[in-house]
Amino acid sequence: MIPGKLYLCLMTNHDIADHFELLSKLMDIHGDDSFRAKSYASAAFRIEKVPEPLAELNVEQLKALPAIGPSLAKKIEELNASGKLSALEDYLEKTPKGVVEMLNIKGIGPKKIALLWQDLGIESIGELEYACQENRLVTLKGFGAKTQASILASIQFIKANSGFCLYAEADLMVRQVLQFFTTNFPGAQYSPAGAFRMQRNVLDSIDWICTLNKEEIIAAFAHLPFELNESETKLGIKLEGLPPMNFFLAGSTSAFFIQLFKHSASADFIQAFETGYSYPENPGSEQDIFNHNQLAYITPALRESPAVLKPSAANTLPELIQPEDIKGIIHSHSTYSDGQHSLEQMAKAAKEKGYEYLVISDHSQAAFYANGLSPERIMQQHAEIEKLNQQLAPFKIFKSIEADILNDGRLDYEDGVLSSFDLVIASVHSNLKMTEEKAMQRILTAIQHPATRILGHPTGRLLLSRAGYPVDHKTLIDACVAHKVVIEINAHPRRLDLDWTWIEYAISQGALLSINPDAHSIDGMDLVKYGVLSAQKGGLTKERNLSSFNLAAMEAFVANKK
DNA sequence: GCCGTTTTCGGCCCGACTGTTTTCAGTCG
Repeated sequence: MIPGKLYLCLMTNHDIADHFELLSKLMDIHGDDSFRAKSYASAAFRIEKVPEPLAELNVEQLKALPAIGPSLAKKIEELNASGKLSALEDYLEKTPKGVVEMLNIKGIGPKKIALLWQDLGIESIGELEYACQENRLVTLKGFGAKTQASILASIQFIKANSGFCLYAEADLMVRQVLQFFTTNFPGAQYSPAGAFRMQRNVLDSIDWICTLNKEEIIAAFAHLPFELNESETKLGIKLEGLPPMNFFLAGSTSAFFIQLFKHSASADFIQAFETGYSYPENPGSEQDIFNHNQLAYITPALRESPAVLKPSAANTLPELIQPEDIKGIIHSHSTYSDGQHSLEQMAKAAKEKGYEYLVISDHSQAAFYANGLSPERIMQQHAEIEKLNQQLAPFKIFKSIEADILNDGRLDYEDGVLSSFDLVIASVHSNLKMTEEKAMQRILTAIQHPATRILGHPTGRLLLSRAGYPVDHKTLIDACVAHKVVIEINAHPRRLDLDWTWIEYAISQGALLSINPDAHSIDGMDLVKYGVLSAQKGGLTKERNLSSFNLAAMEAFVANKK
């Protein structure tokens, strides 16, 4: 059995909230009491904000929470005890799977899905796509040509991304499997390979190389429902909700390292390598393959383009940034806006984790959905920061804000308010549907604002979920360099924005980047790891990363207004 | 289903934007 089993662990608050959110939407699809549905939705919203795990609370404590009454408290208990919610199961029972899946389509919600299902008899995303192509949606009340086109575009996005998972999702599974192998097969050799080992942002398979036999591998998954896909050299295991895991079976140690090498690079890279270099007889490590060819070791993250072979041969590869090079948490939220933990909790946790400073950057006033800060509440927060800074010294909290970039490119406060911050992060959060011209004009205006020090998540993309607004990366990066604006590498595994493929260009133009977790909770700070892994692919070094600055350097950066 | 009293049932419900309408419902962050 896998220690810390993936599918039978206690429900997190997020899981619980997801169940109620889905229940609420299904009730709306079925046209049932909308106020009851609303109460499930609002409970889901509240549950997300509760810092302590609901699994540890009893019924009385649950009922004391806002939006949680006797009925919801009981349902939460049921979820914690059984992992299931019978009310939800009932709805799922009477709703076609494809109708539930339609909830993933951007631009339509429960009400429109209900119409599609009931009036047009559409019960799957495939049928819906066909109906759009046949121009059949425009006859429905509330639908028009634009809605139909946007549904079609969203379906195409979903289809292009189906079968992929985020790196962080794979990471959880990989760690559990590794732990199982370490405990049970200490003499064997095994390693993740492929897209995972190359630290790609999204993966369509999780590949392994191992000297284990098939039975030993299957033992790791014995307690889980999985589909098996066998061939002579490969064992495929498919778990629900994850892309297939492929275990490539290496017969010997030397075969293991050559296979590991071949499966941890792009096809282009391997082709170039095999053209110009060769494999040693019996490599005892992957390093031996490089040594044999007088090459410096190339970490798998960099084995995308064959071009990396050149600096490897010349021994001029960059010294890549490492997780421990992150000295401070930049870009974080507290309960002042939509964070889970208070300012004090966030600061103490950051200090405890060994960071030298915390840049707290709650949402600005336009982000009312996220409880954005009015100028009065900003003053309140600043007073609290000053008090905490005395208590926690030499640890330091920097006063910041994630200021919305408004529709016309202005920032979300008057200059007087903006000047009260140590630094301002400017981000786009609303009106994401823009032409490139509009998006660029908006962002360039914000970059030019004298208060803007960091450009947050430059494209607004959500991996596997929505494309970013269209930007001209070169122009955007050039403008950031010209106006001394730091470009964020948002470390959230669903963002990883700026994309790593643009890091090399940004560095070549003299840009400063910053790996920021966008932490909405204490645990959220740990997401910097994913930002580092992605940034390594772009060749980022700690010298070019703002969040690697120590406190003194960060203070100098803040004092030195642009 | 929750909440808060007009104490036992009636009201609940962020607000901008979009695409559909011709005054508004649905969706989203």
